Parts: sequence; C-alpha cells; structure tokens
Amino acid sequence: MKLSSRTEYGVRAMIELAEAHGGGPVAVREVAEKQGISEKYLEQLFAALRKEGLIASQRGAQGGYTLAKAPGDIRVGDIVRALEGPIALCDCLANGEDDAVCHRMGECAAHPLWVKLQDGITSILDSTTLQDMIAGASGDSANDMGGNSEEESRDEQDLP
Amino acid sequence: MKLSSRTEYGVRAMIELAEAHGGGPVAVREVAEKQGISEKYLEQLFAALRKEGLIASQRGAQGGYTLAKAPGDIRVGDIVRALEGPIALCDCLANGEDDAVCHRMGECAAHPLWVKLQDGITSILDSTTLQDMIAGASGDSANDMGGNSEEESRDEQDLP
DNA sequence: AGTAAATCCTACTGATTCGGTAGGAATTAT
DNA sequence: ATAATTCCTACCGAATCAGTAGGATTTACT
Repeated sequence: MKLSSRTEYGVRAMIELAEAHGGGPVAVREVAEKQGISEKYLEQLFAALRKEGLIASQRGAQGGYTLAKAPGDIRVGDIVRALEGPIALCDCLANGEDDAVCHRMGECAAHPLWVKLQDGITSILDSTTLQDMIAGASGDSANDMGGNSEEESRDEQDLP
Repeated sequence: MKLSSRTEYGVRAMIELAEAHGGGPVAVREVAEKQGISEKYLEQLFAALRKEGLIASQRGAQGGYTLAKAPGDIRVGDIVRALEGPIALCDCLANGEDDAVCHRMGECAAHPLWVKLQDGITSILDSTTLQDMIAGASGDSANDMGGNSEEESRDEQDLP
C-alpha cells in the first residue's frame, strides 16, 4: 500500500502544468527543478502522459508541455492509469467487471472485499481533478466512499 | 496500485483459519495446500501474523495455528498492517496525522488527496473483519461486506 | 523412549521492478 | 547557425518480492 514515486512525481508535475495552464508550454527542466525530480526521469513520465493524451508537447526551443485538456477535465485517476496502467488490485480484478476470472474464484472469500476496495480507490481518484487540487481543496464532490473522511480539508490549502 | 502476494496470501490464509475457528489448530501445510500457496513462504507470513498477535501457534505434532481472537475481532486492516507494516501511501503520511512532515509540504497540492485516499483505504480495510468475509463466502449474495457501518461484525456465532 | 509431525529460525537466491542515468537524434524559435 | 528543447532507447544498481533450503526445537502419539 504505497504510492510509487512514479505516481507521486507524475501528479505533482501535472499540478505544476495545471498551474501554468493558459500560459505557454513549460519545459521539463523547469518542472523538474521546482518539484525536485530528476529531469531525465520526469521526461519519461511525460512521455507516458503524452501517449495517453493528457498532455501535449511543443518541440524545439521555447517548447515544453501543456495540459491537453482543461484542469477540470483531467482526473487524478487518469494520471495514475497513464503512469501505472489500469488500476487492478489483483489479477482477478483486471477487467474490473464481475466477469473477471479468478483462478480460485468460487473459493475466494476475499474477492468481494478487493472489489470494494478497488472501487473505493478508483472512485476517489476519479472524483478529483487537477482543478480541484490547485483550487486548494481535495475535491470530494459527490463521492465519499463511506469513509471517515468527515474531516473536510477546509481551508488548509497548504499543508504544514 | 497492486496488492502484494503477501497480502493476498495472508488474507486468504486468515480466512482459512477463520473457517476452522473453534476447532483445533490447523497446520501450515494444510492451509498452503488448500490455497495453493508455497508452504515455506506461508510459514513466514504466519510468523509475522503471530508476532502481531493475530494468530497463535501450537508447536509439535498435531500442532498448527489458530486465530488469536474471534473472527469478528480481526480486521483486514490488521492483517495488512501485520504483513506490510503501517499503511502509508507516502512517507509524508507515515504518522497518519496532520502533523506529518512533508519535505515539500508547503508546496504539495496533492497532499490532501493522498490523505483522503489513505483514509478511504484504511477505513474500508478496518471496517471489514474475517467474520464479515466468511459470512458472505462463496460468491453470490449481493455483497455488502463489512459496510462501513461499523456495526455488523458484532455477533459472532462461534462454533462450539 | 522413539518417532513423526509440526513450528520456528535464519540465510540464500533468482527474477523483477524501480528510480535513475546516459547519450544522442530530431525539431524549432530566435 | 545555434541553442533549447522534446524524443527515443538502452543500460544500470539497488531494492523488493516470492520462493527455497536446511536444520533446530517442540510435542503428540504409540
């Protein structure tokens, strides 16, 4: 249960682009420096994000990257999937639907829990957009996975 | 976003013990065979589960493992933590509290989301007990396992 | 008492993933 | 032309993961 640096970096970088949205393209170097990420590594993450159509590139001098859509149209889930592939807690959930085939299917009492967990995760990640994040709140729109997240991260836009 | 085999195996094995709860101890070999897990590997997982007080062992012939508490008192979250350590999506969430110190904290717009995600995951894992899982075993039944109701896992009909 | 069945303990291993580096080709604003 | 930049692909060291190995210890059963 740990985020990969890939995901952490990717999301932070996308936030950076979101904040620059509307202006010109931003170079990898700039994002890497601001966020303290290896430039060459981030380059690779951007390649993946670009392949999935989340960002667009402008080559050559003064070039860089821009969001391919409005910040409100890019969900964190999209970023995670672009960087890590489909969110599938275990192989038997790869399809995401109930026709998924578990090799031990009939016997696996844990299966329903994994489904629930995966749905919960997906639903949180997909209900938060870049816009939500740069607005300073964790966007929790209509979606509360029954969690104890009653703690509405109010006005604490920047963390301690 | 993938469960380790460690977690998958551990939970499945614990379900096995839960189903045998009330009877005598169950040998590692038996669980390993039923669940298709390497015996020697499972042995190590059991060592961790035992260290955390989730299961108890009986050495020697006819020995084996039993749950250390009632199935309704063992949460999936406990199992995950015993096997993988504290659930912390990223280092800055290690404490689980808001005094967590992010090295880039002032600037990290993603932080509130990670907090929310981690809370969501924890809340699902901690609101489901072994009892919940074996109650809804074997497929069907509109699975509402361990809803976040916090109530359900109360009445355990222990075997004699 | 002897033996077989079991936990316990610790070390090793092979494969894979992860985070990062390296170097250079292609493109483009100035 | 040149400098800045994306793009592409290969490689690398360390860590983690899943599993193996071997044996010491404990205990029930006969």
